[in-house]
Amino acid sequence: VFVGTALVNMYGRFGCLEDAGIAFDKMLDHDVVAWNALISASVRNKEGVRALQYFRQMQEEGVLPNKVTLVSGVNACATHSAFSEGKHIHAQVVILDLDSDVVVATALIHTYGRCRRINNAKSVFDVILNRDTVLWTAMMAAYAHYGQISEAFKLFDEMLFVGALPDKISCISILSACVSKTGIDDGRQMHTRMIFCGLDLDESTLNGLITMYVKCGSMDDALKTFEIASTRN
RNA sequence: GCUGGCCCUCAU
Repeated sequence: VFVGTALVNMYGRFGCLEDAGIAFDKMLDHDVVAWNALISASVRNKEGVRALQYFRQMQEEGVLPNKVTLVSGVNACATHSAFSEGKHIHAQVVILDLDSDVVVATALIHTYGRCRRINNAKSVFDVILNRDTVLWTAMMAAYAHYGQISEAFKLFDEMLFVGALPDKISCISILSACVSKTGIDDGRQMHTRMIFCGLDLDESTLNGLITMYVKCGSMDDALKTFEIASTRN
């Protein structure tokens, strides 16, 4: 069963969902981990609907979901913005007393964010006490994705205030939302913040900055950033 | 052996 599960997982990572299904079918027993591998393989290949079918089928066959199952189930909803399905799985999360788990919460925030249900995402966020960088980033990205830059900035500053460290992904998530035809203030503010928190300005972050400046119509800032990048190397 | 955040067939 371990080997079969590893196979399902591997095919899933290679993008061969059909082969993952075949490997799964060849297994004699399907425990919760085997199902989880099949479900997460489907999610990884953007087959959210199929993942949810497996999610339900597993439970119909009497296998109880665990934390990993629910995380994958929640993320399956994100692929096609299935809000009511997401809420339904959220209810299961509460029943299993997993609603204070930071990984589960991150998945919920991500999914609610993609469903444009920022308030639902924020409610999940507020309940979590031991917030890590990934959780903060998921919430900021949800705000940023729908243009609520000021909210994203508030969270970013609050994050620094409580001593959490934003990483590359945190910054790039917000940066990409700073693109606007009307101004580059947001982008410059984000640039300042990135320097302030000592983020390593590597290839991807510099690329994000330059892209943002170009899209905002400021070749000056883009070139300045590019020159700084050149002097470093 | 299976899980969470930007992007990666939904930035260009």
